[in-house]
Order: sequence, then C-alpha cells, then structure tokens
Amino acid sequence: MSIQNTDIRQHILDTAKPIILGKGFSAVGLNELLNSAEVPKGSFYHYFKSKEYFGEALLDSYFEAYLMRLEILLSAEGMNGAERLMSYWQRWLETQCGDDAETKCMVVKLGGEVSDLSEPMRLALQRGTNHIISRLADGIEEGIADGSLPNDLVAADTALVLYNQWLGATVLTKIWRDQSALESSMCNTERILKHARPLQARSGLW
Amino acid sequence: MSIQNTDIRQHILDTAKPIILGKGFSAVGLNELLNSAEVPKGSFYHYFKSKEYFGEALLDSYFEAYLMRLEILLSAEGMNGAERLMSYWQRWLETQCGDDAETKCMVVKLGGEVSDLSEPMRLALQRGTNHIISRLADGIEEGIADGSLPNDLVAADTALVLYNQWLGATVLTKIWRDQSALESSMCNTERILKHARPLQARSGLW
DNA sequence: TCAAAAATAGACCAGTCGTCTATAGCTTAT
DNA sequence: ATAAGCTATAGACGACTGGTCTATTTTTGA
Repeated sequence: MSIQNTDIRQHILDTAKPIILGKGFSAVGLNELLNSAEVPKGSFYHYFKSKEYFGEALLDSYFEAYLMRLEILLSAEGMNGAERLMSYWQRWLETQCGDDAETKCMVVKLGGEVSDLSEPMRLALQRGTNHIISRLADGIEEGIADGSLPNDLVAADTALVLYNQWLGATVLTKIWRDQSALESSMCNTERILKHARPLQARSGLW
Repeated sequence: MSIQNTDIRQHILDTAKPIILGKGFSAVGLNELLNSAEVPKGSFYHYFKSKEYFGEALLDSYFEAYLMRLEILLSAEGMNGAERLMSYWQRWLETQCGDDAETKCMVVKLGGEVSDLSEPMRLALQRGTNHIISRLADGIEEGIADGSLPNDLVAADTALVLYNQWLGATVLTKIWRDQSALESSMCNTERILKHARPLQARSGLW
C-alpha cells in the first residue's frame, strides 16, 4: 500500500543520491542504482515513469531535505541574522571540500549536465534554486532587521550574488580538488555582508 | 601523413565540440560523434587512446582557442585596462545566454560532470581554468597600473572571485534559461571593480 | 474467505557502448 | 617496379543500456 510504496520509492532515491552525486546522471545506469538499493529492476517502473522522471524525483527529494536543513540553520536560536547566514556558508565550505559524496551539491553536479538534457529535471533544479535563493534573501532581510547587517543591502540581489559566487567556487573546487576557491568565497562573502554598498544600476559608462 | 592526420583529428574535435557542449560527455556516444564528423568508427582509436583521452584533447583544444580569444580582448588597442576587462565580461554575458551551442562554456558544462569521472579530463580543466584566472589577474594588474582600476585591488583574489561569480551565474543561467543571474554578475563586477576595498583576512568573529 | 489491486520478479528487446582485429591504402627505400 | 612497413579504415564483437512486458506473489478490503 501507500506506506510501503513510499518507503521503497524513497529508499531507491536515498540509495541513488550518493551514486549520482559521484558519477552524474547519464553515466549511471538503472542496474547499478537498483543493485545498490537491492530492488529488482522490474519494480523500478512501478515507482517511476522513466529514468528521467526518476531524476526529477531525485532532485525534488534532494531540495526538500536541503531546504529543511537551510531552514534549521537560518532560524537557529541565540544568533543574530548575520551569524546565522555565516553558519550556512561555513557549512557549505566544510561539506564541499570533503570526500563525502552524500553531502555534495547536486546543483553543481547536475546543473550543467542535465539542464539541456531533460526539461523536467531542469525545472526541478529551477524550483530548488529559486527556493534556496529566496530563503537566503529572507535571511538577509532578517539580518538587516536585527541590525547585524548593513541596511543598504538589497536582499534579493545580494542573495543571488552570494549564491552565484558559492556555486562557481564549488565548481572550481571539484576541478581543483582544493578548497582555495571556497575560502576566497568566504572572504568575499564577509566583505560583502560587512562593507556593503547598495548594488547600483549599471552606469553605462563601460 | 601528419597533415592529414592532424586535420582529421582536429575535424573530429571541432565537430564534437558543439555536440558535447549540448549533451554533455557521458550522454554522447562515439557513434553520434563519428557519424556527424563522417569519420568511420574504427578510425577513432587511431587518433585517440580512448573516449576519455579524446575528452582531454577536446578540453585542451577548447582552452587553447578560449585563451587566444581572451588574449585578444585583454590586449585590445584604444581601451584602458578596466574597459578591456569589462569587454570580456560583456562578451561572456552575450554568449552564455544565447542559443548557440558553439559558444557555450565548457567549464560549466563539464566541470561538475567529469571532474569525478576522469582524472585526465579533470586535470585539463584545472590547467585551463588556472590559465584563464591567471590571465584575468594580469588584466587587473594592467588596469591598476594604468589607473583605470583602484590600486587597493588584490589582483589574484579579485580574478578568482570574479571568475567564480560568473561561473556560478552561468550554471544558474542554464538552469533558469534566463539571463538575470548574468546581469546580476555584471552589476556586481562593476561594483567590485569600481568601489573595491582590499579583500580582508577573515576576522574570525563569525 | 476470497476477489481485486498493488507490488515484485526477471526475461526480453532493440539499441548502445568502447574495444579490437583484420584489411586496405599510401609512403618510402631499394 | 616492387616489397616492406606504417597509417588509416572498416566493421564485427561482447557486454551492457534503458525500457517493456507478462507472470507471479503479496497485500488489501469487502
């Protein structure tokens, strides 16, 4: 019935996550996924319409868990808004340069690969990244409101700029196997959040 | 002979480039590549040791062309250092939101996918990104020297921060099919290059 | 208790992959 | 001119792919 159903479906997703975070989407076959999950191959299509929709479900499941952790970090007691934000970036730094596939960033891993390949998966990535950035923007607003961040910060723009920065640094971290890009992002994040000036409209001069 | 040899090898690389920029590495088979190039399948392994080393060669060839274009932009006559740098970002903005697969960014497309999959390809990406960032740092130095950029800029750090920023924005552009992340990067790039303060050591406070 | 529905099982298909061996074609030296 | 040797071409090959299909088993609810 539905409980069992959801359990096994989720079990497939959970088992697949670190494998796909390691090898990517196209490079992994259903056999490998289902052997690891110890679920017979024939069952797969009972739970998922196709590999593509399985990928969409994997991303939805990933972002659901990610956003829950983000929510916990950004609503922690005993810290001001700036500190809560920095704890998120600090965690990002720690997880993305380690060896644990389980905690790697799915946006970095699959963003480039599947956005041109599958519209359902692209849209799942779109929904997920929008939620993350939007929650970060709220976090910045909270920091401005409690006085721990400069009040001339434009929350939505700043959230996007910071997320971009960390995304790019994480790509380079994968390529370099070295956390220097992430450290540079950490410095720059502190700089932006401390010394911010309003993001300006383009001057058109250049 | 060697001329013919090099021609066909390069022809395979040139034909493969837009296909791989569109679909990624693992999702594209040799058949598709070789049919498009109108080169028989069996010949492939005469020119390349394996698909993996073909991928390495593809990346080397990509970066060689990329760095040549970068060099041209950053040594253009009649502009100061800041203007030359901005012309590079402007070109990035234009190429990465268009539909032309030929001009898309290989680091964004393959960085996440192949860094865990193939060491030769990862190292090719490492060499290429290092060269790009290093040339950008030189460009920043030139801007500082001619007075068009603030002299408190730390060239190497700034180059890395900017490249990270644009890399991440390009990932989001692929996911969103929308150039807002790149526009935000453009604004932020201008802000950094105009209003720069020195990148500070971490305060340890947060 | 038993019929209906849900879930599992894995054989099977057409097609894919990268590899490999055999052959054809060209260059060069004698 | 021709033999030898190397380059390039050709396609067969086995292992595996994602996806489908029909049985079979298990669970559900009347």
